[in-house]
Amino acid sequence: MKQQLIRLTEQALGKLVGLQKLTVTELPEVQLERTKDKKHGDFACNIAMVLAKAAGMNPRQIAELVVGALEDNAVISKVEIAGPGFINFFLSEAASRQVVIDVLQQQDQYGLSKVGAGKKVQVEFVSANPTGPLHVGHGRGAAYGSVVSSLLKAVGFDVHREYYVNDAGRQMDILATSVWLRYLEACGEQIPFPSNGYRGGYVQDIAEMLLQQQGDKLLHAASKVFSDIPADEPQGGDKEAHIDALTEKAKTILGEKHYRLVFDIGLNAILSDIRDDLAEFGAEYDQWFSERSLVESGVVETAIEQLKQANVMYQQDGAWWFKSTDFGDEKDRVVIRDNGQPTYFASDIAYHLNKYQRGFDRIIDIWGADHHGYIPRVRAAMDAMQQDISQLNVLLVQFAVLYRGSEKVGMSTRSGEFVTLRELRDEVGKDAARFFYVLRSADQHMDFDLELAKSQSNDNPVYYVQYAHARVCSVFRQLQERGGEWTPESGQQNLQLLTQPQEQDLFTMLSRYPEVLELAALNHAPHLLAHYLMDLARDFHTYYNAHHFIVDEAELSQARLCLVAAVRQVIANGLAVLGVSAPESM
RNA sequence: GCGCCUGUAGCUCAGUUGGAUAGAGUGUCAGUUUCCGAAGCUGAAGGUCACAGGUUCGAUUCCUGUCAGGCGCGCCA
Repeated sequence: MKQQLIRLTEQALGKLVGLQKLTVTELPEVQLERTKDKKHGDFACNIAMVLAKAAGMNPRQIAELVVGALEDNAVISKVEIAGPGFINFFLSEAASRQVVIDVLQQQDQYGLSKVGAGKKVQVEFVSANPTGPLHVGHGRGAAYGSVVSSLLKAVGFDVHREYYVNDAGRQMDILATSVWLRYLEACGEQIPFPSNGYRGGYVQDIAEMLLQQQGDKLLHAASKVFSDIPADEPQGGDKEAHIDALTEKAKTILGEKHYRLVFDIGLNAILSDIRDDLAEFGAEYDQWFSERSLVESGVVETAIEQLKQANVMYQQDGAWWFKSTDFGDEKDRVVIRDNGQPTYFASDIAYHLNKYQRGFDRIIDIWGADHHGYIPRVRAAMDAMQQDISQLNVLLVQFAVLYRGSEKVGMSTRSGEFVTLRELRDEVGKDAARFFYVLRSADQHMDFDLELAKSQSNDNPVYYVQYAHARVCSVFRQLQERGGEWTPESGQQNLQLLTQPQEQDLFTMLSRYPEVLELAALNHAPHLLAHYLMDLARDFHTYYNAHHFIVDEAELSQARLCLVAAVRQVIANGLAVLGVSAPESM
């Protein structure tokens, strides 16, 4: 509909330029927007004001010309010039009620578009280290990432969702060490548990599992393990040096094969927990990409070699540095440490290069806001390797600050004091949690009150939307109980009977859905869809309270049933994109 | 100190990429059910859009500065 009006306006402008009634060198893009106020019609166009300067005429004059040049058509019933020079379009009744027929015909396809057709886009999200269960902070990224993916899919993109598994690197070594130490404890050894180790109870569970599987095969005396280990922080030492030394000791005492055994049992236990957690939360993935596979297949090495050949690497203090300052970063970055170990950055360079090589038109990384300082160096590396960095899009999700009532809740994976995503789901349910997360724009700090989210109160807007859907279902159940029947064909032939203001409002609201979907997708802004659904639900509830749908006049009744069926369809479509269920009763 | 994000109703947040009289939920107050689900609906009150300049037909939106909050600034990930 919107596109149709834009085309009409463009035609009118073209005609005016052709007749030299309007003298401009270049025509700007015609912008049409929904009006806030019904008095201003359905759509407003500001083209006259935009052109005023270039054409050397006053806006209202231009508007007059444009309106005069509009071709006859069936969709516009009235055009007005208002304010400083707005052109206000009023849709014809036939055009505005057409949406009901469209929705009922297209069903779950209604609203989908093809703006992204033929383009491959990769979306990477969550990618939390498999060193512990997901917490509520990851939940926001999971909800956001999965909905952004669905939105892009809905507007035609070929979407590939991916989780980058950090199964290599120091943090994983620390996890493996923590598991082993807990295992030794379970075998009866007295262990001063390192302050920088992973202290969560799940580590003990994994250690227990290890003990059951392997017996005391991996048992070594604590005195042997802790000999020649530098002091931990509480004893006045350095906690990092302490844990690193313990890791080294674990590797030497256990040997590569047994160390890997400990490492893998931890990795697999936690990773499968994360997979289940995300699947139950409705965050689906097409691929789980292993960092270790990059390292072991030599891809990381190749990427670094490529940087060296591009002459953007240098050696200093025994380490290899990437000259990221040449590409806009604040300082140069270490890629290979003086001990020969590649940094996290090294595998990330390889991973991103790999993304490009897989031929995606757009690459979307969804990261927590605390990683924002990391963006310039990744872009720099891709730039240095002559990749098109405009294809790389990093979206930041701001932190959710947790509250319990009015009390702030601290979060740290290491200390083990955190609220897990699973706990949240158990208490609020998937639907409420997802909707709650996605209600705010991602770049907005979010106060997440656990008490509020956990309470099954009406404060949670998801119920409001779901209730609208259930209510329509209830109407059709009621119809059946009364022995009535819905005949869509007859209803669609009588839509002209829907003249109530609430009915007109719903026409407008329903026809906005495709626009909202596209806007939300292209702006990576799921909250626009969530807010739209609340607005649609509100308009429906208002209608419901003002009029009965099952009435004696058969034609009117059928027409109204068509309208509310269309409302139900659009709510279901929108909720499906958000990954929230649309219950038939609640 | 530098960089990124943010500042809108008592609280939590929207604001259609610069448009017309700045909106919703919640909370407060007042109404509403012989009638398809009251998890609903109707109305009232509530604002110096942090502050000061600038850009133009027009600024909550863009630019500059100030103030306030969050995050980042490792050979951690």
